[in-house]
Amino acid sequence: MTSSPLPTTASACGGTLASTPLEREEAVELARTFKALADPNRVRLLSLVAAHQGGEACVCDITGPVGLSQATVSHHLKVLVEAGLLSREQRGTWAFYSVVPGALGRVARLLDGVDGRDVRL
Amino acid sequence: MTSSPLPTTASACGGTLASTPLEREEAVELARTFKALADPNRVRLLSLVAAHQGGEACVCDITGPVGLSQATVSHHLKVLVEAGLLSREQRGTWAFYSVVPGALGRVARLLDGVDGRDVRL
DNA sequence: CAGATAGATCGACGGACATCGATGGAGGGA
DNA sequence: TCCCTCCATCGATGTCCGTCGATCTATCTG
Repeated sequence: MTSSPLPTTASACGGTLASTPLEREEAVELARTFKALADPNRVRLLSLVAAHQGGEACVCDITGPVGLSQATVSHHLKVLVEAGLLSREQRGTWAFYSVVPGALGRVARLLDGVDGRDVRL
Repeated sequence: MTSSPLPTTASACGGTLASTPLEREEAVELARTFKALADPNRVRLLSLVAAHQGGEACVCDITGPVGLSQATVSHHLKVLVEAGLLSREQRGTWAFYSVVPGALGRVARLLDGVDGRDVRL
């Protein structure tokens, strides 16, 4: 498998970063997700897709706004898909991308656990 | 300023990734935070500090468990501090690091906003 | 079938980054 | 004062990654 879904290990449950030190494998998976978000253009791409009409967008919709070549946009979208943050659906000549429901929320809950003791909610 | 605190732009408020496409500058700041978390060893380091006695740890406490040279650990901790995720306090010969309260929670809330429409809570 | 369009893949290049050993500097103890 | 510990910084090195132009593939249209 080339694509690695979101971390579902100790992360998905209640035990978060603060409770017990992460094992190497868990840290690798978590970092894989963060790495996908560690580029300004990818963050922007993600936000463009999320904010686009109907929650989905094809490459040609966002190549302009983001100001990158088509090849580069295609590359970034692939990275986001492989990280499990976007999903891709081919419809005719177009490839439509949309945000995977719950994917970012899962990461968010993990992060919240780290300083959850004083943040609460 | 060498250290960039956490993104407080459109992020801090209610407006999140999904509402309106992020501007270039916001995306850069957000990605800066994610970049700090985009390394397995840094994630592990963060979790080790968070889970350590009293919520703080000195370099010598975590160099062993993480299996890296002292120089590398020092480097990673610096990155986390500059990202506003850890804070550093010098006490005598030791440098104590602790997780900045609310820092990760802020990022978490941002992420939650993206697919908040169907994830809820 | 021919042409046009959408997008993925390839190959190359330059810059960023993780890692380490060695060095430096600041405290603390004898 | 001498030395030992803790840790930051430096310089070097190898690897990863963002970017682009060019190319290849598939689909739709006439």
